Amino acid sequence: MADTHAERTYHHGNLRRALLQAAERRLCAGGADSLTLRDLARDTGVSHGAPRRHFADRQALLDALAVTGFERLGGELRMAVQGVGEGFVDRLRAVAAAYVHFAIRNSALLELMFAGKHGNGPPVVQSAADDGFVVLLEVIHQGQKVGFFEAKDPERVALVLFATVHGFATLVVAGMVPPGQLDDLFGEVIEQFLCRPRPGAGDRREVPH
Amino acid sequence: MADTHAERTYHHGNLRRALLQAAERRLCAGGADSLTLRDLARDTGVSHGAPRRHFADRQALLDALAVTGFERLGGELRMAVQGVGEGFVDRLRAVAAAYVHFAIRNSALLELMFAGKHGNGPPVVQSAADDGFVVLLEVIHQGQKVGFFEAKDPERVALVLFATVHGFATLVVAGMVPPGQLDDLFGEVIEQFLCRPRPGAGDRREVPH
DNA sequence: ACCTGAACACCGTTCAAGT
DNA sequence: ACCTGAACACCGTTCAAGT
Repeated sequence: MADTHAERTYHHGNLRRALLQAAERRLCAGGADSLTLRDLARDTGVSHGAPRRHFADRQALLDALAVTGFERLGGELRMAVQGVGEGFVDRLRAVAAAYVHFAIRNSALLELMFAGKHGNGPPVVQSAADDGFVVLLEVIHQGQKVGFFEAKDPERVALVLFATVHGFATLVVAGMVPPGQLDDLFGEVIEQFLCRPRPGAGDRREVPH
Repeated sequence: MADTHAERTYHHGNLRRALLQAAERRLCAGGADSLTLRDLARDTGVSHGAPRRHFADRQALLDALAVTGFERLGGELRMAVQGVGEGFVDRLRAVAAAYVHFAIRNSALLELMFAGKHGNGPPVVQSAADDGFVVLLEVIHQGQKVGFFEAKDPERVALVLFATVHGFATLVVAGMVPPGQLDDLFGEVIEQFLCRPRPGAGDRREVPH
């Protein structure tokens, strides 16, 4: 919107995009620490001073990477919701699974997205994050409309749910929760959020699978 | 136990501890990225090659830092439990608050502790992490003995609780959840884990404080 | 056993100069 | 408007040499 970084083809032909793509490859391969501007310049076949025209410094490139990360996460969450029925529990389970799935692949990127570091991140990243979580909020909104939660304060419930899902994503990436148990655990989570005896339902979900 | 790094006083007098202390200061001040071996050498008044005798490389120092972090976290959690009554809900609330409190101060250290990076961290760090979370597990064990949870699978409940608390810690550090709302939110969490109508109790916890 | 100091390769950032 | 290439300060790591 602000810039006209469009599709010019000068010496290299939109170097910016090429740099970001190379950066993501390096990020997946070796983590954020091993990501070097000079490497990216070599990967894209330009001199080491060239990236400066597109990113003020290394941190600016990492921020841009975080922005694209939130965009992709948002897209995957939306896909997950669309790929399942209209039932709230199914949707909830789908977004949670998609969230953790994104975290497992792209773990270094997720770390970058939530780095926040000192100044709590530039507004561009914040805005991208908000957009990325829209789907999650939509699902929770549906849940409250359907009357799934005790509707006291839906905002609070949403935050708790968000924290839980994100917490699992973090712990799985850190190797402290085996991914195989996740379906089980999300079942537990949903049971807790459900919190309705529903006397006629008998035992819902005694042993999963 | 393995080494005899005890309290020798050579040229500097246990440089290792001094390096770790300087490292923590730098960590709080500017994050892990700005932590430099050469800076630490300057801070402690030794040559830049000296740290090599105590830490194989920069990552080894960061790992040692993570270990001390888990030790301190464990200590603070234990303190928090001891500083409150024997009631389970009080204890649960206390450890959760202490956990997030530790995360807010020491945010850079927490990031280090859960970095895991690629190889999922050396076993020394893993072991320290286990020790640090012992208190959390003890509290949850108490909860299941008291019959607080539906005791189906206490391990699962414990993991969910852990993920939720850790998730909040992460989100607060990332600036996505205002710390002021935490007491509120933990109330919500405990309500959900409680999951017992208890008809005679009236409205428990309408407005906190 | 522990530390020094020179050396090496590498990095981020800057900036005059080219096209 | 975009890129090059030399320059500068800094870093992690290595290693012979000192005490």
